[in-house]
Amino acid sequence: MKNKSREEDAQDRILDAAEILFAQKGFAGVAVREITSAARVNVAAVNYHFGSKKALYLEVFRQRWVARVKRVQQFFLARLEAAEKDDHPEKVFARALAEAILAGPLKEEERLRHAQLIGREMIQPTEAFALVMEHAFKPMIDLCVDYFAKTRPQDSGKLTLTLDSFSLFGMIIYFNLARPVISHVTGRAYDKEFTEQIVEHIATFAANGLAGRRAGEKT
Amino acid sequence: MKNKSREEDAQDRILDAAEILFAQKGFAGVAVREITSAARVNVAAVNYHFGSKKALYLEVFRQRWVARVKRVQQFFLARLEAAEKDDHPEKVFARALAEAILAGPLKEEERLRHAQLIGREMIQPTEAFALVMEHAFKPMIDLCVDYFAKTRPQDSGKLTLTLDSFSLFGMIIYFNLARPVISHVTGRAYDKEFTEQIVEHIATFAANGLAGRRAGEKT
DNA sequence: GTCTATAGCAGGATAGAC
DNA sequence: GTCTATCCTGCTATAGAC
Repeated sequence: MKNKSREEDAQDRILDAAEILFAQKGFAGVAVREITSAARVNVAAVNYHFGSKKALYLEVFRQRWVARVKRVQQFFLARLEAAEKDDHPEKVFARALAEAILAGPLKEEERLRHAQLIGREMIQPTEAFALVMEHAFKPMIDLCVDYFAKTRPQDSGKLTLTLDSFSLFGMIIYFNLARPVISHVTGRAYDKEFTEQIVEHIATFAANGLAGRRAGEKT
Repeated sequence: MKNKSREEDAQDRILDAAEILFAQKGFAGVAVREITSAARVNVAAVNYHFGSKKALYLEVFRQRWVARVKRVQQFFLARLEAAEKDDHPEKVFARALAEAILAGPLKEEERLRHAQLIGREMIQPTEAFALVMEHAFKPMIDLCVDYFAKTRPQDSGKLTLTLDSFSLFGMIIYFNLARPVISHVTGRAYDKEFTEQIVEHIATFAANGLAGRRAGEKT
């Protein structure tokens, strides 16, 4: 058992170091030697445990990224359950989602790494993109579409519901990813207070944006 | 004059090739040899004309990216002038901005490169980020804030106006950058028809989202 | 100004000792 | 399983011929 557990430790340390470095610098910007020295393992360890640098990159998504996005989704569902009483249902939904992503269960550095990794895949999809689509984007968009379909008196059409969902996600992801821009312009750091203001802002904006659909506008 | 113009041609070809490759693969993912062979110049030409690979990257932003974003901004302003009559002013504004960015003066590949370059800088800011802030983001956000301030009956507070502006930008930039995700989920390519639907969707969603502010909600 | 040739170093991957 | 030593290919940058 000692050998086994030591092996897992080494693998875990490599995955941790790799995730941080890939997020910060991108796949091409990181040397295997950087990863192994940050993980305090030998240069050969990456190839021994994972086969290649590329396979390690995919493993980061499989073993780290997907696990994390599931924690965020569970946080979101719990918030949705807990809150669904008085407010407009679409506002509750938007607030829960914004809160889960911007102020949810992830630690600050975790959130940053998570966003950077997925941002890179959005700009330049690799094999990891399919993983992310399947386990993160697609189920969340489906859930969002189903929810909005139920909150509306009349039928809206699948495309409208999907575009509505993307509008909400787009706002949230942008506020998460464009932190340097937003901090620079507003002069405010993403501390607890500012994050709460942003969450509430998104909830209100999205609720009104979505409510417009119910008034019967097309597209 | 012959020497001079041949030199400029070489520099232009290098800048063109560099922009395409940096956009596709990122700074670290591109070799100078790739750029020089795509530009049909000698390997030494990059260092001769620009000093270093890094300096070439910055020059791509200075000479190509900034020029392009100014074309987009002018297109936007022209649309805003031309349309400002009957509709709600905030809807006109949102539609003009979405149209300029998603369906504006840029050719399709240009738009993609433009978005990829800036996306990379958002995730991992380099020295080019300051350039982009100064010449693109900051002036557009300021313009947006000033416009919204004028369209509202009561004062809204600078922070609210800024967050409103970012919400609109966030939606548009997300719809521009997340094309792979959106195409995958909707099953639709970004052709003319779909792009027009998205523009109209953003205009409606944002107009309603912004209108909510005028009803007097805080944050 | 343009090119070839090469310096000088860093990259990923692997063979083989332990 | 782990490590060292090393292969070989790639890189950026530059010196020097033309």
